[in-house]
Amino acid sequence: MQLSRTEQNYLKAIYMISASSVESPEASTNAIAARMETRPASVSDMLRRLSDKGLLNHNRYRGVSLTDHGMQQALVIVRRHRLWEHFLVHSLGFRWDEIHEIAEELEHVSHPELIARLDAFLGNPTEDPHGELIPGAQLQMPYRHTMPMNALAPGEQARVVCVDEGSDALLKYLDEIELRPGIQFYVVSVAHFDQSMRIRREDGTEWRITREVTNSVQVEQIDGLA
Amino acid sequence: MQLSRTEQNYLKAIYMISASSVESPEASTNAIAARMETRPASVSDMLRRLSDKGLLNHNRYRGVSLTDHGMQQALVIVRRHRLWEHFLVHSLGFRWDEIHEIAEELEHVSHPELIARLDAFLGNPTEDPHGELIPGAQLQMPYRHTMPMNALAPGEQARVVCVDEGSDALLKYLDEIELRPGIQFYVVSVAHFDQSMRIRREDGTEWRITREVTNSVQVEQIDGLA
DNA sequence: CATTATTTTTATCCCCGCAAAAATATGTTT
DNA sequence: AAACATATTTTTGCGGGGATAAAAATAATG
Repeated sequence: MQLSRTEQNYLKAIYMISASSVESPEASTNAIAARMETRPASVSDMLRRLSDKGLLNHNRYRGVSLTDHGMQQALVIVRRHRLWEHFLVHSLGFRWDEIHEIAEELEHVSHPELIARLDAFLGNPTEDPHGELIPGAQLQMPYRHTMPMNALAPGEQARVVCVDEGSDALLKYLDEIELRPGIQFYVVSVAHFDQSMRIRREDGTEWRITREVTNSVQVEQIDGLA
Repeated sequence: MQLSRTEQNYLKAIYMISASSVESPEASTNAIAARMETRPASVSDMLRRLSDKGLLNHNRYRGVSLTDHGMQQALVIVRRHRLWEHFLVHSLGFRWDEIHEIAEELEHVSHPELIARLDAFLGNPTEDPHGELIPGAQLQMPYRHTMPMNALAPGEQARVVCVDEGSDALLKYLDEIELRPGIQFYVVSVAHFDQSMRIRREDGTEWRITREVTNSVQVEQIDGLA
């Protein structure tokens, strides 16, 4: 069964919402509408259709979650999106804040052999330019333990794992302050009044990071020391 | 004014039909319907809309031709299509008979910077894998004098310029007999009853080519000699 | 002029979007 | 617990894009 472009977009949005909240895999109509910049009425209608197709579990008035089949479909799209993002940055030289919109188009080009060859051409990458995992050819998605940067306490050390690709402006800023996946840092202090965070990096530079930024960066804590 | 995917497909089909017949740039409703595998009723409806948008000159019951604006739009799509075909063959290693359908999807991804960078990444190619010219960034399309292979007479020499990408099976066959752009040959004879052509190549090999094939290959004559 | 081929119109359908209204869930107050 | 207020979701009705078959209109041809 071939999915329309719009249906694919819905599945991806639902996947993203489910993946971003650890506790519950349920996505609400309003959350989907907000992410897709459409009206809840349209969402509600589409949820019914996707349920009828066996892609969603739908608790009326509660929310939806992906069925196994829906999850497979969503991961196919995520895989394509992230492979193309890798291509755009590493082959074509785009900055990571320029690629989201383009990849949103490319991800809908559906030819298994194309994606297989693109994957090989890129050297079978495991992460996209934002540090997000790229599902493998069998759509396997390894678990990775991360926490939002804003959950760190003073004195703790951490490494940036991935950053939210939602806002191009934020990505541009992160690039400027060189807060990229792999960067390690030490939390000097956290301001009480606005939760802004002062961090020190290995090269000794210090930055003050606002809450808006720490909300959008996922890190893994480094138990060890320097 | 942003064109829908379907509108883009119509413009490209009309461009292709116009470009393939030297004498008249008019495309008929039936010809468009046949090429796009849709019904004449749908075509007729769309022709009216594209005319309203100033992309076509429409002589009711006679046919359509592209306006300057329509031609620009069509060339943008052709440029994208052929650049992607180049990428699929030279970067991803596809055979030339596998790429048409994929490029039909990729051609609709519309981001000027993407195409500019892809063009540079590929080394600003001037021809696609079938030998067709790729319109430049300013959509310039140089004139090239070619003739169908079936117009050659015995004793004449010619070079293959480009081949019709319409049939994947034909392309596969052309690849097997190594009748690719750039190949030079000599016409040994032409059979009266079916116009099949016997050719000899520089390496001495001889082949009998059916009319169906010579119809789909464009050549340039070599006045000179061997 | 009559026949045939082609094109256009008309009516209808599906996909997917929206606003407005109805239905349901949630939270607060008594 | 019952009643109310608020937030969320769903239903309903509708509109645009694009496809179709059937019918009507027009062009081409003998």
